[in-house]
Amino acid sequence: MTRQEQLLQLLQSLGYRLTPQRLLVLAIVAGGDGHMGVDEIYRQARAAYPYLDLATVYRTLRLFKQVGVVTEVDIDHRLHYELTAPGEKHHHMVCRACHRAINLSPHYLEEFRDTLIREFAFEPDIEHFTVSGHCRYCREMAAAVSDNAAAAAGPANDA
Amino acid sequence: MTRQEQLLQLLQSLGYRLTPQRLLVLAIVAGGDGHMGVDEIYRQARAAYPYLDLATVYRTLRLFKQVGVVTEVDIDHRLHYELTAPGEKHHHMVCRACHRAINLSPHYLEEFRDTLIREFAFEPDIEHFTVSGHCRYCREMAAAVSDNAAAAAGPANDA
DNA sequence: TATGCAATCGCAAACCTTTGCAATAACTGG
DNA sequence: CCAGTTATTGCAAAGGTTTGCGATTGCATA
Repeated sequence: MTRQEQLLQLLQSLGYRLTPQRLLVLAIVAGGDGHMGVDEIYRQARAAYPYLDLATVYRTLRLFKQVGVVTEVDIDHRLHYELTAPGEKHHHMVCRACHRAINLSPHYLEEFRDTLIREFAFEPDIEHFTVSGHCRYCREMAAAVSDNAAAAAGPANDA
Repeated sequence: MTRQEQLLQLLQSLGYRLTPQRLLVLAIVAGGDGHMGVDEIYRQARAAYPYLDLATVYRTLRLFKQVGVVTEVDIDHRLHYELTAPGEKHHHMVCRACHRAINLSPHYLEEFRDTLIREFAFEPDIEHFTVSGHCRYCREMAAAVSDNAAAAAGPANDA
């Protein structure tokens, strides 16, 4: 049984219906390499099945996420999805400058999580966790260009 | 000189203009108690100055955030703002169930931040950091109701 | 295989936020 | 105090995502 078949069986066992739309979206996300934007998933899906509605794609992905089939990554306010690798769960560091996402092992969050639970009885949702910031390359680039300093300040805000 | 006057002077010193709209939005956020949703800020602002446009409110808040006058909190995909308390910066833990936000001292993130920098040369934006999860009260409530278990699963997904 | 019910779909409209643009108004220098 | 420059505004529209609703369809049962 392939991984996709496993996942379909999981959905069915939870009482969800196996519709052609769901099969299609799953196949596309599984076929993609890494996280895909909703627009790209939709484009590929539409190529195979032109009647498919965008709302259905969103609903399907939301369902998949809820069930754990995919992982949602928010990249610059756009939703992206990737197949959840069982036993290889990871979080993401998303660069505000280049918008690349870097994987982060859950290991790095465990301590933080434990602290929040212990100190505040707050249970963080670390299943789908994303930190934004600046990656190594963009930081280096910014440092290199820092001759042209004086930036980052002042009006002309309407772009 | 009041805190608001200080902030206005800060804006001016950075080259931004002191418009009635900005004065108004600042007064409202400063007058509010804790973080306020954009809709509430807009409603209050409109009561005082009916011509004000929602886009202006968004732009003004974005500017204030950029300058550090306010702190942005994303609560369930809606933007909220609160006056930045100087010397009392804090992050937020937002409960997915009741949508309340609990303050979190930066102290709890420093170690995590240091680790990311050291291990990945990734500099997280911890200025505006929010963790979502479940708060003490909602967890207790959930535990109490867990007799009616079997929840959390199955269809009827369209609500 | 035919039947019925509920889950799911497509469509259209709503929601929250951002953006382009021309008109307005805050500040600067004279 | 006036005129010029340009940041800022209001408006309208777009963008990404969610939702209400009636029509469809997957699936369980007979």
